[in-house]
Amino acid sequence: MKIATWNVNSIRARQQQVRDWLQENPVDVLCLQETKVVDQDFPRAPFEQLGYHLYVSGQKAYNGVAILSRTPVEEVSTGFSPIVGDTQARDFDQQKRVICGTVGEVCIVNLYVPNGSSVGSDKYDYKLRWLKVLREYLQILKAKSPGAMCVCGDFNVAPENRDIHDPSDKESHIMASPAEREALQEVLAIGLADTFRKFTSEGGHYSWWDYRTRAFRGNRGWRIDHHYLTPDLYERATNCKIDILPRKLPKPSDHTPVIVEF
Amino acid sequence: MKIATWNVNSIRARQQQVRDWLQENPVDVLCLQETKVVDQDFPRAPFEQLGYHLYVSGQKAYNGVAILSRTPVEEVSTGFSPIVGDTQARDFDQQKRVICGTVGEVCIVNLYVPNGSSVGSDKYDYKLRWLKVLREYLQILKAKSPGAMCVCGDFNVAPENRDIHDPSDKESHIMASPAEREALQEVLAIGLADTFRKFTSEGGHYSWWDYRTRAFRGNRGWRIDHHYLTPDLYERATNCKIDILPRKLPKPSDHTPVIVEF
DNA sequence: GCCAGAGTAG
DNA sequence: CTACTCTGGC
Repeated sequence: MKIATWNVNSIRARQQQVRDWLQENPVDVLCLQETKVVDQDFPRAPFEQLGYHLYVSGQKAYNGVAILSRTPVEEVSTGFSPIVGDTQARDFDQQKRVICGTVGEVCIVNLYVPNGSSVGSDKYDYKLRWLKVLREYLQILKAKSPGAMCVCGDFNVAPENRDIHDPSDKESHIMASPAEREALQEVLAIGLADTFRKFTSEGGHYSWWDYRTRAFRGNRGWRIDHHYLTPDLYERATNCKIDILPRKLPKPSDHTPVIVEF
Repeated sequence: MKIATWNVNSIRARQQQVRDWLQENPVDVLCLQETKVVDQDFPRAPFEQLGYHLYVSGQKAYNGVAILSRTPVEEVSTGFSPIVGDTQARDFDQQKRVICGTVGEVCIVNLYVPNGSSVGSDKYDYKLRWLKVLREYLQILKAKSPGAMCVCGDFNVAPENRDIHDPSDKESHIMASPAEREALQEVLAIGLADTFRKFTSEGGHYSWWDYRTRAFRGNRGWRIDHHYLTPDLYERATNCKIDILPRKLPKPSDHTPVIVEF
């Protein structure tokens, strides 16, 4: 089974690129982030024509997640509150950043973690609080679902220094600050492991390059899109690769797909 | 001598198409409307390289007119106020819609008449008042210049029913309402004649097709781009043609060029 | 800086 | 439908 994650930075702007990529890479499941479209306007037909079932949770202009799957997805739910159920979770669900469902015996969670803007900002605080709720959410989901879990998406956190082109002076940089790295580690402590690092130890592998400053040309990137697996699944994983080709196209997303296989 | 008029709907978006067209159609003078660029940012070099002198009067985002000429243009002036000189004219000149100059013994006036939005609107009122000032402007210009006159551009008025694909129910439609047609006729009454109609009497010839509703595909167009000539010049005119080829290109202007020859 | 979307105009 | 500005995210 192949599961890919890709922050497409608008599904309407990237429709053709995502279609082309799926034809070259007929993964079983594709998790999208930053679809930037309300559910009603999501371009479903182009992907249904390629044989995918679609499950979307979007909003106007910002955020938005979607799962595309070759087989129907069971028990689909969107947002934190159907699982966590409190009013805090309901507040967070105003931003469409979470969708999950079960394919076969695997529970797939597709996330778009808040970016956080800059360390110390209100949005940074929101990101840290969001990650706390995420931990709760995943813990409950894990207890509920007996099988394996794949938690993937755009985490907006580079877990280690080897996940950044130039780690110097990045302690106070968003996506690399100690507090968010620790918040991510507390999420993973429920029993999730970084699949990319099962296969690749060295640095220089990234999934996001800033549109500014010709970051892609100089490979000044960040590895912030991840697949986290529960132990059984992690053991069964046979591959985890970043496909940088879509980032080379004209008018690309600033992220590129990451694919796990097990 | 060949004089063309073309509403290009942004010279920056249409630069290559206008260049290509000029190489195929090396007219003596090309009058452009809706250049949509301030004079400082007008792409002069690409047209100078083709051997044209440029005279521009533009603004940010909207309107804007330009004259391109193989030979230098004398006595260039922009707006109503240098000719008409009152405060009302100065108000109208905030929108860049008028440029004129002399080539040989011909006074060429290049106009972008206000669209008027919809009959009865504030913009419609503005259009009617603008046409009144235009009449004054042309009258003074005619008295000043002893020679011939060519008044061309986007008039945003279809003078007769044969200038519209489907004239039914168009009495209350912008560009065909009685008041604007009458206002145009009062302008022409100073002694100007519609050159296209010297050569072609039947309907079905248009210079503008709405981007919406696939109007071009069905030839549901309007003839709103005109060359009006003073009597001598009208007599000497040997041809007046609409070139629909540019409207067939990908990403076209909604207007296509009209060329007069005398 | 380089993208999006929203709004505006035609 | 196509262009523009503006705003805002990253």
